[in-house]
Amino acid sequence: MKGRSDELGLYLFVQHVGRRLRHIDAAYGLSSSRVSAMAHLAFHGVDNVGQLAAHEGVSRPSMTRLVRDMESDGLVRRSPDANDGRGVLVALTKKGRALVEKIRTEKIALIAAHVNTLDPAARRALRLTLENLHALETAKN
Amino acid sequence: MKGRSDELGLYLFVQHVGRRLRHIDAAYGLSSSRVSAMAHLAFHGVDNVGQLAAHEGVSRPSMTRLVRDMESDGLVRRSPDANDGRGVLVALTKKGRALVEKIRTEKIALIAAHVNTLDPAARRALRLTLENLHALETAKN
DNA sequence: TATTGTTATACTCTATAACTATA
DNA sequence: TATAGTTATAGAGTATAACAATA
Repeated sequence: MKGRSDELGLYLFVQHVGRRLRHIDAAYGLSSSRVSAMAHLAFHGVDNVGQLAAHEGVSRPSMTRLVRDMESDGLVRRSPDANDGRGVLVALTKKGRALVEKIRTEKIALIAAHVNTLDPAARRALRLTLENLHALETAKN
Repeated sequence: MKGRSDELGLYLFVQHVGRRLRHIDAAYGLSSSRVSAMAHLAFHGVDNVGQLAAHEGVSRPSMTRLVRDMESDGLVRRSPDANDGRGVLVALTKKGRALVEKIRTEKIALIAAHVNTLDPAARRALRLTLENLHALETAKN
């Protein structure tokens, strides 16, 4: 490998795996936006429309519509915010939570199919790499 | 770290970095579809509309339109296929190639910003990991 | 007939601007 | 006034169906 190959290899790997992960969203008939918003709710719990929009990097009107459509499909529930009469709180329904967890499980299984075929030395190397990358991420944010 | 943490860590890393790479496409005012199609042309050279559509996972009419719009913006060039009167060959223009290479460079720089802060042991581990993952990919396809 | 590319049309996701209700 | 959410409207990207030209 030449000098810049670490970055190039990681770039190609992220591109390739990222594409396959998005195919899983599509296979469940869900847009990436829906899956992303639902994953956010699964991790952070209840959130209001504006904050959801900010976290997901879309406009508030777009999130209003996304939430409305997901509510129609029984994936999330809207409720008034007791602390702010203007606010609307969004939470996953049981159905929504089950779906997002199923998709996440499938994505992790896809990655596990890669990882599990690595030999022990490579797995140790991967663990060390991820610990370092994770440390960098958390230090930065 | 617990038993399944390797896969989970890799999943979260791919999600996070993938999102940041897509932000770079957006910063250049290009859709992911355009960047992906242009990257394909940069790597594989000239290709016809149908094969481009197949490789990018979109319908042929969608690729017809994508190519037409990119041609309007001077990013690609359409030309008749001498070997098949029905075919249309698509190639990057000089402008298109420069742009796709600039974006790729910026993406790799983003990843390099991570990799370059790893200590030597972690970099060796990353290199080993990527070599193994790459070997798995090429063996599979 | 089968295939390549295109046109016609419609649906989804997104955005900006204008509006309503509450702080 | 400022903010949270919505509605109105428009643009980009995608798909399927129907069509033209060539194999």
